[in-house]
Amino acid sequence: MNEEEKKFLKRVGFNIAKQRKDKGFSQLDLCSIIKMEKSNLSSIENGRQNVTSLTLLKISKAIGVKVNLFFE
Amino acid sequence: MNEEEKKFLKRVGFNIAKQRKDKGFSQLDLCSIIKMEKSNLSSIENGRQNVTSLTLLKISKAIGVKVNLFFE
DNA sequence: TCAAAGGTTATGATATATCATAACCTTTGA
DNA sequence: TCAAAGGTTATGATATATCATAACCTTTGA
Repeated sequence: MNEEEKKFLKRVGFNIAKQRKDKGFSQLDLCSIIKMEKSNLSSIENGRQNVTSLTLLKISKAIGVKVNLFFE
Repeated sequence: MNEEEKKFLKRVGFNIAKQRKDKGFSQLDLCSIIKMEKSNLSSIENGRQNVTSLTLLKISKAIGVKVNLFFE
């Protein structure tokens, strides 16, 4: 994974965390709604993991934002 | 995978194919640029595969569009 | 027409996302 | 302060994205 890709995943993770907090959800809240491991969500929000489309869909539905916002 | 998720992947795949064609790339062109198997790209464009963020980044860079467009 | 380019489907291998669990660190509110 | 809530990191298991290859189907332009 090159630097640009690392940056990209960090940005996506940051955006997910921002939207989640703005909507008033803790990681634990969100994980229990979408049945995801909290270790996993942490990795995604910190840009350590290459999150898949379906996981983005689940998160976006749970917190009520468009998937688009994760790629701003 | 539920129906909504299937629909979502089909939409993402359709959008990728549309942007690719609009920009004048064949599947083979795009695959050779990003070093992806054509079987793979076909699966993604047909919504049979849960494409990852990094693959979306690679595609978007190669054809010169924003990742956002794949989630419209 | 039909050959070439483009795309699909199948199969087995490999890499990695996610699960499951646990220990630990950090933040926050009383 | 400090206990509880929230978040991070590590490890091994499982599911699946992607690779590699091949055969085949579809579209298109001469």
